[in-house]
Amino acid sequence: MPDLLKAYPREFYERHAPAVARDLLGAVLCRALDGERILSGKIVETEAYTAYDPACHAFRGRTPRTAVMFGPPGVAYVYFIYGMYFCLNVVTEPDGVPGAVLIRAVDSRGCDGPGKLCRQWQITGRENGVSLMSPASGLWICPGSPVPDRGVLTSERIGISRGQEHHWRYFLKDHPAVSGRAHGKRASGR
DNA sequence: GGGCCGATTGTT
DNA sequence: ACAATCGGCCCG
Repeated sequence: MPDLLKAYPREFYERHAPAVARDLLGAVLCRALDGERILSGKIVETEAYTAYDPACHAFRGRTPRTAVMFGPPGVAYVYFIYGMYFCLNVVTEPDGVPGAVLIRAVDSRGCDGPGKLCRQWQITGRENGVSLMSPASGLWICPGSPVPDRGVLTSERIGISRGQEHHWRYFLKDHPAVSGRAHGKRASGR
C-alpha cells in the first residue's frame, strides 16, 4: 500500500511535460479538506501543454494568469474557464520554461472531468501556485502503482482548436472516468 | 471600453 | 447542437 504522505519530489516534475503526463497515470492525487478529511484518487487521464504549443496558455508569452507556468516545477496551475469551472494543472519543465499537465480525471466519485474534479474537491484559484510536493498545501501527489504501456492509450487533446498534431492526451484503457469514447492508440514505449 | 473566445459541462 | 457564464486578451 502506497504511503499517501510521501509526495513526488521536484525532479519528477522537472522534465518535458508529455513525459510527466505519461508518468502521472497511476499516481495518487490527494486533497485535505477542513484540515481533517483526506481525499485521494488515482489519476487516470492527463494532457500535456508545452512552450511552442499553440494550445498552451503560455504560447503567447507570460501574463499574470500564466506566470506560474514559467516558474519552478511541482506547483499547481489552476485557471478559471467558461465562467464556471476551474482546471487543475501541474507545472513541469525547468524554471523559466513554461509547461504543464492538465489533470483531466481521477478515479474517485464525481471526478470524471477536469471541471468536475475541481468542483468536487474544492480546488479553486486559491490553490494556484501552491506546492504539490508536500501535504502542507492540502493538495499533493504521491507515487501509486506504475501503469504498464499496454494499459495506456494516447490521443489528441480534448477541446482545443490548435495544436492537434500533438497526441499528448494520456489515459487508462477502459477506465470509466475518462472523457468521451476513449478513442486512442497504444502508448509507445520509451 | 468593446468584443470575442475558451484545456467544460449538462441539457435539448 | 447549444446554452450557461465570465475572465483573459487583443485591439484601438
